[in-house]
This record gives sequence, C-alpha cells and structure tokens, in this order.
Amino acid sequence: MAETHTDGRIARGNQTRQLVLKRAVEIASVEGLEGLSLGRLSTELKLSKSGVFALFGSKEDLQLATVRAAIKVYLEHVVQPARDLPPGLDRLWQVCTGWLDYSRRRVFPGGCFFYSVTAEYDAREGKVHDTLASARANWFTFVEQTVGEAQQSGEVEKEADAAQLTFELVALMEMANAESVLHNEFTCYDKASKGILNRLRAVATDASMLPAS
Amino acid sequence: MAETHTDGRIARGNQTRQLVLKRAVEIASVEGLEGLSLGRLSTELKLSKSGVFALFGSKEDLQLATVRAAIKVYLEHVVQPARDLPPGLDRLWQVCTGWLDYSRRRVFPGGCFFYSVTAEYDAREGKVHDTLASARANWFTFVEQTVGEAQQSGEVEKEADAAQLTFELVALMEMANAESVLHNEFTCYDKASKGILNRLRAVATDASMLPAS
DNA sequence: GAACTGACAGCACGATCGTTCGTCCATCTA
DNA sequence: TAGATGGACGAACGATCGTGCTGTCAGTTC
Repeated sequence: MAETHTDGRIARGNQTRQLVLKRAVEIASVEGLEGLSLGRLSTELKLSKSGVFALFGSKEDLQLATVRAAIKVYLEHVVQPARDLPPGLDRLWQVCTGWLDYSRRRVFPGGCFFYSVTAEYDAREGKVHDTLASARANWFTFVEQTVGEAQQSGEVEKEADAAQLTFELVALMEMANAESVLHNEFTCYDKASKGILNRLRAVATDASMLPAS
Repeated sequence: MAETHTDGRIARGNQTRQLVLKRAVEIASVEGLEGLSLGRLSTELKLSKSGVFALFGSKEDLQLATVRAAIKVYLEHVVQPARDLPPGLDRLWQVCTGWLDYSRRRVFPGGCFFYSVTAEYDAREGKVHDTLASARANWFTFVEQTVGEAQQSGEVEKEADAAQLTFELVALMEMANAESVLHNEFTCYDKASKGILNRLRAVATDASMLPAS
C-alpha cells in the first residue's frame, strides 16, 4: 500500500482526470449533470472520447466523480473558512456569509453547484440522487452542529430550535442564489443577509456580537 | 374571428395537444425540460413522433408550451384559491398554505414544476429561460401585492418591508419543497409553515387572526 | 532488454435525438 | 360534389449519445 515511488503514468492519469473534472463541474453547474457528455468534454479539452470514457468507466461514474469534485470545492470555499473560526456565533455567521459569498462570487459559473444539480436529481432514483441527498444531509448537519456549538458557548439561546433555525437560514441562502442566477441580479444577497441577521438576532444572547444593520 | 362553427379537425388537434402537454408537464417536473423527448412522448402516448412534432413545430416550442401548461395548473391550484378570499392577512396566509399544499400533494409528480425547471434553466439563455424568469417575477409580484393588500387593510403593519417579507416567505416555501422531494419526507412542510407563521406574526397588527402554532 | 501495465487514440456499434418529407384521411368550404 | 385544409403517420436524414474493441506508446518491473 505504501507508495515508494510515484507511478508517472498514474500521476498523468490523475492529472487529466482533474482537468476533465474541472471542466465537468463548470458545465454541470450551468447545464446540469445530464448536460455533461463525453463527446463535448473530449472535444473542448482536445482529448479522445474513448480516453475520457476510460478515465471514469461510465457516464454515471463521471457524474459521481463530478459531484465529489464539487464537494471538495465546496468544503474548501464554504466549510473550511468557518472551521478556521472558533465555535460560536461568529462561526455561525461566517457559515452564512461565507455561503453567500461563495454563491455571489460564482465559484461555479452557474451559481451554487448543488442547488442546480440537486434540483435536477431530487425526484429521480439512483446513485447520483443518493450521493447528492447525503451530501445535502451532511451540509445540514454541519450547519445545525454550528448552531449547537453556538448554543453550548452560550452565545445562542439554549431554548432555540436548532433544526428550525438551520432550515430557515439555509432557505434564505438558497433563495438568494436562485434569484441572483435567474435574474442576474445581486440585491437578493442583501435581502438574504438581512433576513439571516434578523433570525440570528432573535436567538442571540448578545445581539451586539453581530454586525450592525 | 368569431367562430361560428367549431372545426372538428382543429378541436381534435387541440385535444391531442392537451394530451401531450399533460404528460409533458409530468415528465418535466421530474426529469426537466431537457428530459422531454419527442420520441419518448410519442411512444408513451402511442402517437407518431412526427405527429407530435408537427403539433408544436419544434422542441423549443414544445418546451414553451409545456411551461405555459404548467402555469395554468399553477394558477388554478395556487393563485385562484387565494383570489377567492378577500384581500388581507387571510389571503396572504392562504397563499402560503396553498402553495405548501400544492407542493405536498404533488400536483406535479416531481414537486413544484417551477422549482425543478427554473433551476434547470436559471443560468442559460434563450426563450425558455426568459419565460421562466418572467413567470417567477409574476409570482413574486403576486405575493408582494398580497402583502401590500394586507397592509392597506391594516392587518399587516404599514412599516413592514413587503419585498423583504415576500423574499423570506417564498424562501421558506421552496425550501420545504426541495427537502421534501429530495428526501421523500414531509416534516419540512411543518418547519416551513412554522417559519412563515413566525414571520407573519411579527408583522401582523392582530396576531390572533392567525392560527395558533 | 523483455514482459507488463496504464494512459490515451482511432474506429465502429446500436440507440436515440430533433427534424424533414411525402402520403393518407377526416373534415370544412365553395 | 370538388377542392382546400389540417391532423396524424411511416420512413428516412444527419448528428450525437454512451459504450465497446484494438492498437500505440510511455513508464514500471523483472
């Protein structure tokens, strides 16, 4: 199992795999995972269709790999910045603003990758649906955990309903993403953060910890 | 322009058109407007592919007709029940609960048609995107108007920010739809209506007009 | 240096896509 | 009754889809 010397061939394979996934993730955030096609990917990247195919084994595996690649980006841009802060209200606020930034800055050209792609597969069956469903469940768990930490730290009231709060916060974030991408407009992010602030102020033990306005 | 006698041929055409659209709307709510295919539709309905094609003129026109058909259903199931009530807080509450019911009862098998399909086309260009964008704008306008009426009737505080409230209410509704369809679970509708009630109570001049809890 | 392995290319497959065309038939108009 | 009209059909088109199979070439292991 221990890799003494790196295999140049496998390294090269991983490199092109990454290249393909980078483009795949961009396409999927705009056109969906069904919009991915081996032919299109290979043409754009000047690779052979069969080569790209062999890299993943099947179309479904390409889709699953694309989702995993998007998860990595998501963790890096949304989750990690929050983890860099100590547990508490600050971290919770960072989760929300971090997400809004991630959407607003179009880390994926079609807005939040998971908003697009989960809506595409929500009513279907199969591995892709299941992967997306559990990814979303993990995200919810993370947010709810962050709320729980803030309660334990005493910065959020212990009586607050963490699951309910999580539901409402995520609802506001996703709404901002949806409106912004659809209408190519950005004031909705202000609406979202205003709504989020109101919700947080309602449950914070010391509202002055939160930004004014 | 006045149609003295109905043309049996055209009537028959409209009938099959309606038949096709009924199925098209179901498919699209689950698999998206791209998931529609003339071959599939014609096979399932035991019609010829060219016949279905001729009925609409092009794939894009079929998609647009499908959207229009879904709008009709939406108006019937969501907007009209609210219009049956006099303007005011009751009507606003009916808009919210009516929408949640429409989603929960799966009027479209894939949950809210527009949630699925708008997410599919939000980052694209073309007539389909534009039609969906203006349909959504109309829906927002309707909700915001309903809020405005409730303010004029004095049942909602005049100081309340109607646009902001609309944004938050719709966010909660759509979140319930997304979670329910993805996880095949229905407690999220309770979370949504709880959140909506909280928001409405905050701006109602007489909170006792709203249902308890 | 021989044998092997993995990344890729080239080519062909069956299926399905949207679209076009020519035809048949029921219905309306003159 | 003759002619025009419009729905529906069957066959075929070029394009693209996902997926195989075969071969080439570079890097690894003996």
